[in-house]
Amino acid sequence: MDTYDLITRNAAEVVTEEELRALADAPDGKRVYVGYEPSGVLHLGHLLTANMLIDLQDVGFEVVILLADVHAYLNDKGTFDEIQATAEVMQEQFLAYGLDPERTEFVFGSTYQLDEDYLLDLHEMARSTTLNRAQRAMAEIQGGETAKVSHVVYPLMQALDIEYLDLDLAVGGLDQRKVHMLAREELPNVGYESRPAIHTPILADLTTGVGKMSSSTGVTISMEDDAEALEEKVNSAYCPPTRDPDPTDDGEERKNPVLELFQYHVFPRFESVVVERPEEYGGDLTYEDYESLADDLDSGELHPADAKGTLASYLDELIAPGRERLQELRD
RNA sequence: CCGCCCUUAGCUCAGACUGGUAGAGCAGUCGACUGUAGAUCGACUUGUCCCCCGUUCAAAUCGGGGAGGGCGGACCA
Repeated sequence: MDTYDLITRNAAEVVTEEELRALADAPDGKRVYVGYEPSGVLHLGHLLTANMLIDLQDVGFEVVILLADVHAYLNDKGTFDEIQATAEVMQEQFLAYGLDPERTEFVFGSTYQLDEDYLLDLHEMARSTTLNRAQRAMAEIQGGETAKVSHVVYPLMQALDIEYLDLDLAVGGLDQRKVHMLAREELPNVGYESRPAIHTPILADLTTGVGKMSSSTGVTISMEDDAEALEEKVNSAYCPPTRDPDPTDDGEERKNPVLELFQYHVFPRFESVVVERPEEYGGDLTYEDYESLADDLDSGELHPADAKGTLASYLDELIAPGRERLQELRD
């Protein structure tokens, strides 16, 4: 697989392809980042972008992880001390998950976001950005909450971070799309260059296949789930024996979340996937890539129940190191 | 600073006028059926009714005070 195909294999969107191809042609030393609001326990959403970072790291990019303590503070996630303590725990989990400790730079936002030059740039950007625009950029992140002034400052800071961290590329979930678009438009207005971005998809809700998997509602798989919890959660997942589930009666689009997890979480991290199956159902199956597994589920060759059991055990293997690290930190 | 509206189950809300200690939808849980889940049946669970004080035999409901949230007014006129 060539560099470009590898780093975009799980992308929902690349902005823009031309700009990213240029980076892919000479990736050594290029800097890419994802910013995360500190969270005590990583969930699959975090790991999805982490997978992309691992790929980028493998092809030569320098990976920067922004532990966005100031952003979390603006988003009312606790006291500054609490947020920073949480950020430390988060960093440990990323390392346990598989990011190279030698080549991953963790940066606390507060180490530069409170500097005078940053703040003056922020204010300059505030002058050139309309309230409407900033609010729309924040809508996905903010959820149903009433907009506060902090909420419109937040995306402006994300835009500036891309400059101040000296990045060549931004990665984020599709929920970050409007923020990145705002950054691309506003950075030039304050004298900086805009950068390309890659967005991961937002995976579907596990139990319904509709909408997005959310940590606030529904079932979320996280770093602290043990094998038993994973089995339970995966087993309760919506999984019709098809790649393209029918829409709901209300016409909402539906995905097969079990397949999504194979595609975005399992295959990127394993060379091959072995489905252990009793002789009665045809014996073991081995897959080298996602497509063949999805085809088999679609054709009926692979039964959803077998797919689920397999998925749970691979997820367990992915999560185990982080889970153990979390446990150590809590002792 | 002034005015109006809102606060009841995890969520969206009804109930308040005409006091009798609470309901619906959705969600959730459990069975049945499927070698998974869903769908479909069948059963079930859920509450400091925002807080305090008062009136009353009795307050989610009436009166007073307070908290949180939302919206509007102000100048131009």
